[in-house]
Amino acid sequence: MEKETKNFIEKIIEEDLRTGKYGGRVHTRFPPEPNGYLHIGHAKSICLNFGIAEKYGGLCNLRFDDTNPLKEEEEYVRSIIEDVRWLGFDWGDRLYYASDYFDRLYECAVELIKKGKAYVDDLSAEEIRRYRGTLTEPGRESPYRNRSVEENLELFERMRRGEFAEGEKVLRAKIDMASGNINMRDPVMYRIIKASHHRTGDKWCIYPTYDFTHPLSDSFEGITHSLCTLEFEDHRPLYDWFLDELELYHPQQIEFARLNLSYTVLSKRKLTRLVEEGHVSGWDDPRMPTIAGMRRRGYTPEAIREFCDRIGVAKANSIVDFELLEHCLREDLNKRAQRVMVVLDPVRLVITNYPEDKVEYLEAVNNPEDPMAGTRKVPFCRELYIEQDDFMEEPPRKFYRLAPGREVRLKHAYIIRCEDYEKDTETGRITTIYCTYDPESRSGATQQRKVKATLHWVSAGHAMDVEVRLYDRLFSVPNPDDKRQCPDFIDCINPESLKILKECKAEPSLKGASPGERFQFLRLGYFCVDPDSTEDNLVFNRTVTLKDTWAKMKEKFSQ
RNA sequence: UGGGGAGUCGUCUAAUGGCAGGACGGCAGACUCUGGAUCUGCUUGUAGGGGUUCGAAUCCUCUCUCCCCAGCCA
Repeated sequence: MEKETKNFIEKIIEEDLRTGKYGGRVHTRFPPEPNGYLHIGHAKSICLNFGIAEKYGGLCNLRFDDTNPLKEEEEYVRSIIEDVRWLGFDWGDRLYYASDYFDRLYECAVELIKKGKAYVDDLSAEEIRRYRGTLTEPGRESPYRNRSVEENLELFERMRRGEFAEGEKVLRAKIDMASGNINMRDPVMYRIIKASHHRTGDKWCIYPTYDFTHPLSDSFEGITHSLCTLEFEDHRPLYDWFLDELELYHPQQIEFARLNLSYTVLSKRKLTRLVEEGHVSGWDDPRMPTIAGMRRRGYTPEAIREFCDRIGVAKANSIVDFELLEHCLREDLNKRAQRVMVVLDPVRLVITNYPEDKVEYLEAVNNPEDPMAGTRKVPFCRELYIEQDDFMEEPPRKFYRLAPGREVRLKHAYIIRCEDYEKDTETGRITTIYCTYDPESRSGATQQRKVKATLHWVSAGHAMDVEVRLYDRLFSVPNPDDKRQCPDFIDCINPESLKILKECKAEPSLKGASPGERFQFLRLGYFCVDPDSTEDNLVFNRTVTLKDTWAKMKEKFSQ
């Protein structure tokens, strides 16, 4: 049993539980804006919020932060619900929308006006910006700042009724134009947007901003711990201010560092650009770090959750090695994926002493890690395919596979010996390898000789042609966000992030595999059936390679 | 030259006054009908300078570096 270590948020919660701060309740929420697809960074937040609720016997709400009709779409709501559910979390009947609170929010705004804590400003966006001051100089008060409560009430009501044009007026909180914290320099609470909203339609033409909406939504829902990312640290005084001024139930905002992953980007803006400029095939392109992309690639929810567990939660910015993600993936897939044999880059191999028309059905273990997975029969005959990579005319030291005069085992079958080979004189490519087999060496036979290597293979007469898409990391540098390395991150896209292989040779048991099914292609990696598959053209996505010490050695030799 | 945060092995993260630990990566070995899996071992770290203390990653102090904020985005 590993010693449990608590992150700083859990420590705060346990302290609150101990002191009875929220009456022993723990209630969190995951509050996405429906303006894009969820990615692995969101998964961290989802696992944190739902995980903490579960750990402390509390609840976690799913709430759409939909206060900006210009950017939000139903399509994103749909995908977010699907993705959170796929990750394995349940919000019961607590699916909420900030737009559900528009009426109450409006009432709260009116109350602040009545208290003299909010005012309607006629300054233009540009003027407001200039009045705001800079990071080092204080701002100036708007000439409209001291309107009477009555006038503010009337103007705000007229804003709601649509009597003003977009940008003509805003409602602002009256706080402190000289504050060192720019968020406190009379932040905008309501702006006029004459667009129809995906849920409220044309009921409203004024929409509350995030800063005003978020604390109140948390409060309305009885959230205890409102977990968000570091960039909102500066907003916490404002979060507190609204709740205090309105004398509402007051949740506690706690900030943590968002996830960064090496060799990828996780900003919505950049992901959107990848999709819109066609650098990837869509939000669910298997190279995308989106949940939808990872799902299509063959990731499991379990692997993603394990990853989120292991990266921890802290307040320091960091970039997690993608190797940790791959480790979690392999660890999970190793336990569950059925093994099959597929030859990606085939070369013909003839067993000269094997009868011309004989076929044997050899028993193959489906998953050595899982005895319950059973066995299957794999056809074996005189003519087979093996990988081009598994044969070398002049093998270097440490190459254990097939070469002239060498012996290897064919997995689940016999030991063979290479007697001869043919090659295309023009391309230098090996066309046929001739071997003899040892009939006494069949798998499972009692007396076994040892050979250095075991190869996967497919019977030529029974093989099924399939398409395989080999995916690699989307970017060729560890940190595509680094402007010094990538002035434009698009230029750091890995040109070899996708390689499509047609006419790969698969063992016949794969026939009828359906989209989403995951397999280990023996010695190669984990693959999953892509939805692009048709009856006669199965398409596999490479989820992740197996760890490959030989590939690593080759790389070192070549350096 | 305002305000808010953060600095611990290559990476992520524990240890809050008492032996700097774990995971990933890397390296070496064992085992293996997957060069997979598994197992074993090894390596490397408290940003810097002062101070308090028997004892400091932890407390005090000065310095350095990095991140966030000037949307009517979230």
